[in-house]
Amino acid sequence: MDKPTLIRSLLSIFREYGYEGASLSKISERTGLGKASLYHHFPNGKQQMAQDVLSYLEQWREDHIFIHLQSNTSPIERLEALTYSLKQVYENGHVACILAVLTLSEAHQTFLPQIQPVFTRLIESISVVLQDAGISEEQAFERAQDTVIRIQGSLILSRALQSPKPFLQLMDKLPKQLLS
Amino acid sequence: MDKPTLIRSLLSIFREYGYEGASLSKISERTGLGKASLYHHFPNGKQQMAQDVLSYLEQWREDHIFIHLQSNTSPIERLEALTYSLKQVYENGHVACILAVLTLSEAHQTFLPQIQPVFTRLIESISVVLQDAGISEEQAFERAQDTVIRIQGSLILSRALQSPKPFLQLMDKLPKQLLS
DNA sequence: TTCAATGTACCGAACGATCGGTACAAAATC
DNA sequence: GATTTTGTACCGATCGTTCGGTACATTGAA
Repeated sequence: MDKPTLIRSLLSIFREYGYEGASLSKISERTGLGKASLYHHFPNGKQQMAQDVLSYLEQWREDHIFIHLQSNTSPIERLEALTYSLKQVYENGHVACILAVLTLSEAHQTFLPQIQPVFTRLIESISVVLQDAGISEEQAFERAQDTVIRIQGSLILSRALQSPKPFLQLMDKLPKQLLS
Repeated sequence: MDKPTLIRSLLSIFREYGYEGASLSKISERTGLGKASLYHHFPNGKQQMAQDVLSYLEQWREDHIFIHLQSNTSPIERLEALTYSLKQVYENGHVACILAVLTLSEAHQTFLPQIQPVFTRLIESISVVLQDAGISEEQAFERAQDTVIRIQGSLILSRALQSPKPFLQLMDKLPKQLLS
């Protein structure tokens, strides 16, 4: 199994079971790799698995989110590209966000240095798009932060209600609502 | 230690460490009760501890949230009572929401029957307030759901950024924004 | 062209520690 | 004296981790 595939498996497992809930036995079972093999790929164990997942997603966002948010297209197009990509990562609202999962885990202090910049950068990047659309800096920041908040919240609610609707409805209305 | 105090301790522990992360040793240490004592109070173990915490909060919401949401005061007063109580439970944004914690835990299926109605009832109850303020049923439901989403999301963000600001800012602007 | 040397991927078995949970008698409370 | 509450000692199971080692493909020297 190649590394990206392995890491995507880990991502899926952590999202489903949480960090503490994802035992090495379960990871071994789900990936098809023995525990010892897992330690070959991740010498620092479970913690490194989660960190490598975060690093992988960092690159993914670069290629699928920020590249569109910072493109030369119109603000509405950039925001629609954002919601399109978000629907992709979060599998139309059927899976949890690994950032939220790790943030609420026992070991969250370990991961905050990697998680914190994700949120601040995303907020900043959305804020720029909104300012490009003529919205004041103050207003733009507030709406951008609110957007990140609503993405996270809708995923929680979708998971709790066992329905992707809250997330999907948000994705649908977000672009237009942000520019109004 | 009386039951309510004990349960509030458990609430605090689960919020801080997550469900899987809150080991019995840690619970024993933090509550000052031995394992035998814990099993005396909660014969079904850890699962019952979480469920009893949820039940306790059910009553708490009845006394501190729904009683105000369903009062005879003006819509704005009812919404401000809501944000006041939310700031209280979530300690001004410094703690996580146990509902989110359990929803993202490995054992979430166990708790969904208790968690699901919390969200639906809260949405429904806020929706009624908004309708009382002259907002259409459709609009009211959407805004009420959005409110629950934003509460959850702001708590995640506050935890990730290690700052209560996102939550507190939301609480401040929520009542007026909902009625505009 | 051979063949030893190296590197990569993987595995079964076991490690000490901790997990959630229990039995039971002492102690505290009523 | 009866009952609730607790401390001590313990259980089997599982935790994350490590050990010793195999299979195999790549490389480098003879």
